[in-house]
Amino acid sequence: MQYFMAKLKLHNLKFTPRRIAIIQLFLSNNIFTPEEIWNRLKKQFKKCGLPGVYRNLESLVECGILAKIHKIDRKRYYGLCSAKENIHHHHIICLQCGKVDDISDCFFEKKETIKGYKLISHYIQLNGICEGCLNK
Amino acid sequence: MQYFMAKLKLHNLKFTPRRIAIIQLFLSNNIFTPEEIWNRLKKQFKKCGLPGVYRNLESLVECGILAKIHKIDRKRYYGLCSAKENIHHHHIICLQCGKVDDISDCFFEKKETIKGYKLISHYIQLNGICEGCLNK
DNA sequence: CTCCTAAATAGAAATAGTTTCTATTTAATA
DNA sequence: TATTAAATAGAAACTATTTCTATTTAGGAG
Ligand SMILES: [Mn+2]
Ligand SMILES: [Mn+2]
Ligand SMILES: [Zn+2]
Ligand SMILES: [Zn+2]
Repeated sequence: MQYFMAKLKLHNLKFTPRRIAIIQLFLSNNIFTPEEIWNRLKKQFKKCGLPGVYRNLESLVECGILAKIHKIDRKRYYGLCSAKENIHHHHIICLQCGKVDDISDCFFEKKETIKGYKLISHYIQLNGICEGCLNK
Repeated sequence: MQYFMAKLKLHNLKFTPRRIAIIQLFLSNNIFTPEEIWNRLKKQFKKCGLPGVYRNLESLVECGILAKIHKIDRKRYYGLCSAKENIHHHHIICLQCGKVDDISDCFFEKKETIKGYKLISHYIQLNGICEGCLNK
């Protein structure tokens, strides 16, 4: 928790009860939608607004604690990002349990141009079944 | 156009005026949102519904004529997919003019496992500036 | 510890993008 | 030409997300 507190401080973000609770939910290494987070928070806090959850999730992404995860449905997903500081990396998601892991080898990181295009950015996401789920 | 007609036929989809017009818009090699397509179609057809545009764009993806493109905003984007049949590939988009090109080398295509995960699927999208825009 | 202020919050309302529904029309085949 | 599945418009519904306003709170300064 000290680790997260430091990251928040670095970005002038306060260490609030809501944020502590949200981070704790993500410590399971699962991915969640804003609404899923909200449903869980409502059990802990008698007052709890959905817009606040949205804002918090974005704040936590900004300071590198969470990562956005993409799925085919129209919802947003977030997962814990355990990579050190500003290291370029991508994520692999377990389609069964929602576990997230960092993938740090990236073929495109050093590439400057491809097919005549000057490369500006790229998005990669891998989906699979994690070791834990495979051994069940 | 014969080419597209054949692709549609293969999927039991009709070669309608709406679809012809939509394909023609994409022949510029640009990416468009459903609403952008709708705005252009409204100039050609006095009656033209947005739900129909949504349905058509999805149909055209299903039969391999269009590809879904992802951006950070909440909108859907589509672009012409010029790859032959079911060849595994990804896309690179010009951030300036919206041009789309196919990228066929894929590091992950043959990979079976990564970090203990059994790989099921992956999503890659490259963003850059195309040759045309660079030379302006 | 007390005061101060920027940051965080809830709740209501608004918005934007997308989907569903129903009745009508049309493309493609026989 | 007749038939029929597919396509369509338009209205309404829906869902995820954002904006707005007033109130509260975390964390630093004194
Ligand atoms: Mn990460
Ligand atoms: Mn393509
Ligand atoms: Zn990368
Ligand atoms: Zn690939």
